[in-house]
Amino acid sequence: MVAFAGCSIALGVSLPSTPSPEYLARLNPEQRAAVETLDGPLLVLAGAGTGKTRVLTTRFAHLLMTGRAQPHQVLAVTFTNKAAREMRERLGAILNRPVEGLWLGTFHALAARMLRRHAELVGLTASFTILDTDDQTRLLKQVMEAEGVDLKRWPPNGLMGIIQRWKDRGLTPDRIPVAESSDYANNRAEKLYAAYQARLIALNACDFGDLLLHVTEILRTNPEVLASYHRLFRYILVDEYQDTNLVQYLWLRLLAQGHKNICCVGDDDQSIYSWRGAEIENILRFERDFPGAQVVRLESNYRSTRPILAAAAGLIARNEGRLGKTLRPGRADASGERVRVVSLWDSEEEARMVGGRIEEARRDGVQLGEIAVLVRAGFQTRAFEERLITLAIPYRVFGGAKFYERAEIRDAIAYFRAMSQPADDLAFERIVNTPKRGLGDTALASLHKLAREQQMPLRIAAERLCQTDALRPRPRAALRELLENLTRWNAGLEKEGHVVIAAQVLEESGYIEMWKNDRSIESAGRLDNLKELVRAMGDFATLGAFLEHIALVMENDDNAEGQKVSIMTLHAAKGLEFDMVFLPGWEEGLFPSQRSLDEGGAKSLEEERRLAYVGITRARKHCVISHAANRRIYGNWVSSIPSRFLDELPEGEVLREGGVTQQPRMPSSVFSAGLPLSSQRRPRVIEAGAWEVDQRPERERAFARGARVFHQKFGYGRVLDVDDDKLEIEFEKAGVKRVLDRFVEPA
DNA sequence: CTATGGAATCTTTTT
DNA sequence: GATTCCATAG
Repeated sequence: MVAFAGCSIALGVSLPSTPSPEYLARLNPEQRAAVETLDGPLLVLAGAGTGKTRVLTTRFAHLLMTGRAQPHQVLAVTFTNKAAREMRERLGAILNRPVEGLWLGTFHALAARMLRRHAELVGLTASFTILDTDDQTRLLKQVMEAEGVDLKRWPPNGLMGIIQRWKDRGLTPDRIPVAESSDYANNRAEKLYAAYQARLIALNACDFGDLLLHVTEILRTNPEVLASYHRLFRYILVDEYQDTNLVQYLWLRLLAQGHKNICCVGDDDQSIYSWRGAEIENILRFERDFPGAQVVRLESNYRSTRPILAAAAGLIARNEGRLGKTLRPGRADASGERVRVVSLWDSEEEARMVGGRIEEARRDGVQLGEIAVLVRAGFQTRAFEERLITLAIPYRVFGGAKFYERAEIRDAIAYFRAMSQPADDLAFERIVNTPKRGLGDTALASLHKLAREQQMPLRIAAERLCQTDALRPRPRAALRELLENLTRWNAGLEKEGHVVIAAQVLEESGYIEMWKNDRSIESAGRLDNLKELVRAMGDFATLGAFLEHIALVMENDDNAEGQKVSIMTLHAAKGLEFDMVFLPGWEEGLFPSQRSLDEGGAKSLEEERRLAYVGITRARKHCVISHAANRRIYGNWVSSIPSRFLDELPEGEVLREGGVTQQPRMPSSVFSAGLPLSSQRRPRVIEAGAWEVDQRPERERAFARGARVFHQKFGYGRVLDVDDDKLEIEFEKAGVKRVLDRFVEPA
């Protein structure tokens, strides 16, 4: 079997018996129990800030150090790439060397890796393509059109949601229970699902949900494959177990049947992704699912002050369906100020309040990187952005448009996919007439017709079509040239390397030329993005590795340089922590969200409450919750009452400021409160109260062409053109953009 | 085929 | 209020 002692010698560390090694000595007793309970199923209930990641990584290291397993015999699953990376790094730090050959990654990345090994068992080849959401929707739309569904009445996104939820639950088209068949499109959902799946196989492609679905299907129908993984994985580690969906659970359970050494770490109180298919029941049911399971609770919180913990605990105690656990302050300095609840007249006053307090905190020496504004919904960020811009406070909004979602990047990738994957119709379709080659509706229609009749990929059909005279000479020549190029580029991959070919593709296809000729303001930025894309490809050994990366690791590679206030949604904030946290918009309808309540009732209310709990527990020292009586939503003013969650906070732990009946008041209190001169440089009429008619400030500061300006987000630039209050500016870093003049200041 | 305008939509989004 | 998609005209 395995050379137990050999492993630890190979790692260059002596066997830990007594005295216990340093990495264990740093743990508290409960953490230590979680690390040292190695045999059988184990659930670690890790409250917010109780050292979950440390436990997980130490446990992994401990398995290796004690010789219980070789690195490749441990399956370690996370939800995010970030979490996987962190675990890998910290593991390396404990072991004092980089670790290779691990089965450590996200559910999706690990499933993809397994699926590539057994792709043919579900009708795919090892080089299948992973589609992003955009491709998915387009494909589904095509399927629906082919089936004659009225897309007006039945939006594709609705069906996409239904299919995804089926996939989340491990339901292949033939497994949908009769009672489940949705009445979508006159009971055709099931049929459309089957057609969609068939198309995916024909394209040699997978959507995200398929990765887990296919692999689970393979494991459940191929005992010999399952057995091979049982032999391989002696131990299984799972992070964020409360967020697993049913198919992920099934996958884990199949794999754990072998050695039964499965350790799941999670917190039922932080389950906030039910709308994505996560089933909190998975964690609540753990002890029944895995007989003989042990449970360890981590309840010592090392992050937050006592009042913050007490406020969070009081709130979450209102939930019914929970395993129950109480966070204890673990810090020595566990006193601290009470949580503040601030009542305001409207959303703009709320933004001013937050901005003012951030300035105050900055003066008191708080680092901006230690401050966060956490909102329920994306549209709320705007008000804070605008406020921070006028106050000249650097900030960063998380979760904006992603690099790989931009049109030019997706086009470029489509070229690479079309080149290397002849069956990838979606990619081929995307680039066949981009840039314009004169292949219009008529040409594409005959192409589609042939492909459908002959059951062949578009690219092959195109080859055939070129040999006939079905097309007029001009489109035929254009199509032929494209096909020859694709073949030629692909042939050059081996010899030239993918980076050279990539540059060649973009140049020779005329794609670069297309943007050079584009006179819109973004074109310069797009060309830069393409350059960056080609550069980034150099970090990967092969084109395939690169494509896998962008499909599974859609990361925002924005540089986190400098101290900046973080603005993000509550969902995005899970797992993070800050000294000072603002939680604005606690109003009925917004938080808890009305839509969520409408859809999910009491269960959803509990999830919203967990979201509130997540928000409060992000704070280390200061937590400021606020609500406004009036709020601007999508252009119109809406009045609302304070969130019920505010009433649920334990009275003794909070400090309430301002009354709900508060009248609109002049901003003097905020404005003269000793703000730094920089923020007062340009007083704006809008300060006088936003419920009045919009009074645009007179053009006291019209920018002239050629003027040098500064923008909070884009940095320094030069004004190219002026159109009323809109400026066209060439930024040194960000390229040419159109911005409103109130967002820039003279440099 | 492209350009323009009107209408529809707007919670959260680890992969 | 702002963006994005689709239909219609040119």
